[in-house]
Amino acid sequence: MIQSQAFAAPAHLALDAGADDVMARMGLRMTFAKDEEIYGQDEDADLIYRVVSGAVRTSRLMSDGRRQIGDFYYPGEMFGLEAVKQHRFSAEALCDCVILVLKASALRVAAGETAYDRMVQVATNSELDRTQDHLLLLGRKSASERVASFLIGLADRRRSDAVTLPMGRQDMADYLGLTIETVSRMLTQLQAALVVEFAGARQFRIANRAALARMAD
Amino acid sequence: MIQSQAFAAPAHLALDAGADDVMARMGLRMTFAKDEEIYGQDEDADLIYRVVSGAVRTSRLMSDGRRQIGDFYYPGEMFGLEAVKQHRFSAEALCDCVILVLKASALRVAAGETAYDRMVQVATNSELDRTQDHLLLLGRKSASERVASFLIGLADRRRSDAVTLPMGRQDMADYLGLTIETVSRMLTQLQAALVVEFAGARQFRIANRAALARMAD
DNA sequence: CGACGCTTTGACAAACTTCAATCCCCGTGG
DNA sequence: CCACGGGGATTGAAGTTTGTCAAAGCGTCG
Repeated sequence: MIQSQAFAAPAHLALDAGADDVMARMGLRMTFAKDEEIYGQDEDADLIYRVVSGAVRTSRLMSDGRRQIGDFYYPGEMFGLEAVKQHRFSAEALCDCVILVLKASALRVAAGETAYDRMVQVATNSELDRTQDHLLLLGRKSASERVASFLIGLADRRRSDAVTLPMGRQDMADYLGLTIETVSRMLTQLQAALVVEFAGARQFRIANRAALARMAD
Repeated sequence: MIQSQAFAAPAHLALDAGADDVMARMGLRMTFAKDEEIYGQDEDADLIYRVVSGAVRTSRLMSDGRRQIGDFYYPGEMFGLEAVKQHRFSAEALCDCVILVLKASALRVAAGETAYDRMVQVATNSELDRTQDHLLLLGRKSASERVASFLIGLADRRRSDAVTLPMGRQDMADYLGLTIETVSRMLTQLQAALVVEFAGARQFRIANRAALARMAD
C-alpha cells in the first residue's frame, strides 16, 4: 500500500519555505518502486532528496547480510543531504514512491549560499539528534521498550494516534536491532495489554498513550 | 592515570589551523577531576571544548539509571559543538584532565563566520558518521564483535597498536551496550586467542591486527 | 478460490545478564 | 621495601531475554 495521505512534515525536517519552493520548482520528480535503491552506500553525495509520497528507509549492510536501518523518511521530509562527500547508508523506497531530486549545487545557487548552509546544518543536526536517540534505544532498551518507543515515535512524527505502517516487520526489526519474531511477540504483548490496537498487520491505533510512553521510558 | 602522551588528533576531529590557534590563544584552560561534569544533559550549548590532556566521555542517562555513552574524546579533539541549542548528552572527565573552553560566539567572531560555519559543519558531520557506525555496532553486532570493534577503533584513533585505556570496564560496557562482565569475558577470550595482549587491565597491544579486524567485521 | 508472502505462534537453543565470590592490581602506610 | 587494604576486574553458576527453526495462520492479489 502506498503511503499517500497528506500531512505537514515535522518542522525539524522540513525545508524552509524558500528552499522548499526552489526544490519544488527545480527538482526532478522521480518515482521508485518498492525496494528500489535511491542511492547506494559509498555512492557520491551531490544530490538532495525530498519525499513527495510514499516512504524511504536508509540502511547499512554488513558483509554477512545483517542490516541496520538508520531511519525512515515520510512525505515532506528531506534526506540524503547530511553526507559530506559520500553516503554511509544506502536509501531505498519502502513502497512505491515519488521523490523530488535536486542537485545540491543547484539548490545552493538558487537558495543562496548562506541559506543553503544553514539549511544543511539544521538538517544534519536533526539527523544527529535522532541518531543519538536511536543509539540509546539500541544500546540500553529492552525489546518491549524498543517497540513501544518505535510506535510512539512514529505516531508523534505523523502527528496522529492512528497510523498505517509503511514498512513490514523485517524493516521494523532491522531498525530496532531485533528479529521479526521478537517484534511480533512484543506487538502481541502490547495488544494484550490494551495499549495499542491493530487492524491487520499494518494499521494501528494507540489506545493508551500514557502507558505506551511509560513503556518506552 | 592521566592520558598525557602527545599525538596528532585525527584530521576529522581537529580544528583547522586558524581556528585551532584562535582557540589556544583565547580559550580558557580548565581542569576537571575524574568523573567531574563538564556540561550537563539539556544544558545550553554556547561553549565549545577541546581536550588538551586526559579524556572525556559523553553520556545520556535513562530515568532508572541505565546509561549510554555516546563517544570518547582524546587530546586534540573537539567536542560539544554539534549541539544546535541544547546538549542531548552530558560530558564528563574520564580522568583528571585539562580542557580548553571557548565561547562559540567568540570563535565565530575571531575565526570569521564562514570559517566557523564550515568548521561546525565538518565537526557535526564527523560526529554523525561516528554515531552511525556506533548504531550498526549496537544494533547488529555480537558482544565479541563489539569489543573487537572497540579495540581496533581505539587503536586506529590513537594511531598505535599499543594503547592505554583511559576508561574502566563500566565505561566500555556503557559504550558497547553490554555489562562489565560480558566485556571482561570477551577480553579474556581475545587474549586466549592471542589476538590482543594485556598488561594489567588498562594497557593493551594488538598482537594480530588482521584477526582482530576480521572479528570486528 | 487458491496460492504466495508476510506475520504469528510455539518449542527449543544460544547469547547475554545477574548475582556472588574471588582475584589482582595499585597505592598506601608501616 | 614489604605488608595490607580496597576498588576494580575476572570468573563461575544460574537465570532471563532474545534468537532460531519450524509450523500454522492470515490476507492480499491474481
